[in-house]
Amino acid sequence: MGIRADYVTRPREWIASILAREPRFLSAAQIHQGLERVGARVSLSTVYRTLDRLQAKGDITARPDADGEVTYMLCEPSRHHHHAICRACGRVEDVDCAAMEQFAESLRALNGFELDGHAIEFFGKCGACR
Amino acid sequence: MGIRADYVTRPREWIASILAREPRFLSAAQIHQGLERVGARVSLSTVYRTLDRLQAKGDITARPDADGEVTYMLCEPSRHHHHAICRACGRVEDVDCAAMEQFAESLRALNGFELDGHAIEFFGKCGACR
DNA sequence: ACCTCATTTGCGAACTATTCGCAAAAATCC
DNA sequence: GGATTTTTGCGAATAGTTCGCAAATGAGGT
Repeated sequence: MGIRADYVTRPREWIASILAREPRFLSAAQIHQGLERVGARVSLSTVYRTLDRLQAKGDITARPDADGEVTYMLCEPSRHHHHAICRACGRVEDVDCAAMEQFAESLRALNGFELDGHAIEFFGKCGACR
Repeated sequence: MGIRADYVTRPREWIASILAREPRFLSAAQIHQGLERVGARVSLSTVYRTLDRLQAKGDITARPDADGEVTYMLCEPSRHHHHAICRACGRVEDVDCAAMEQFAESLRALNGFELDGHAIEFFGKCGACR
């Protein structure tokens, strides 16, 4: 049955390079615009399909923004960490904080709640934007 | 100019009662279905408008779910707290943890990052679902 | 380089969630 | 109850995302 190959194509390389070049959560539309700006014409459908694929592979993290529009960013899922997001420029900095992990662990017994995951996001202004 | 009154109407009461009865994040569509199930016929438009209004008043919290669909829950914004969300039933329990606040505060100097807010969500199984 | 075949792409249509405009209905106040 | 303002319902419009299918492209063998 379905032998599933994994072709290397221009659109996929282009999309990956857009994602690789900025530490920000980008919407499909923003990525599409970024591609146009570089002269790479790729359909929006392909952008969406490629993002789905990258997410399935675990190469990117998806996150609906405040308005519900889904945004994506390159992000190693293996190393567990959290994000600090600049309210001004959107730059995302990784926060790899052992103490925080430890703290989250200590909440397992919380309210009879069997904790199996958590998400933490910090907001503020990054060094450059202050 | 626009004297802005604030009428008390059936639809608004019904919608509020739907929200009041369950400690879960509900989408506009789910609220609309809940209304139908109770025999209250209210248009989806009104559900959206009422939710916008409640959010503006600060009575409810909005949160896009994993798929980007926006969900709403009654939630006092005054008392700062976080949420523990059951993966099985969606029940939300408030986590009012002073120690966590304190911890978040201690991160203000993080990476030259001027911290002005944060969001924390815990996931797991609530007591009833275990 | 060429052929074959599976995979991927682009396009436009379809879908879903949400918003908007406007006339009819309901709430408030006197 | 009547006048006035707000709210509602409806259907159309919009925005983000998904889907179907024919044409284009990548991979591998010759």
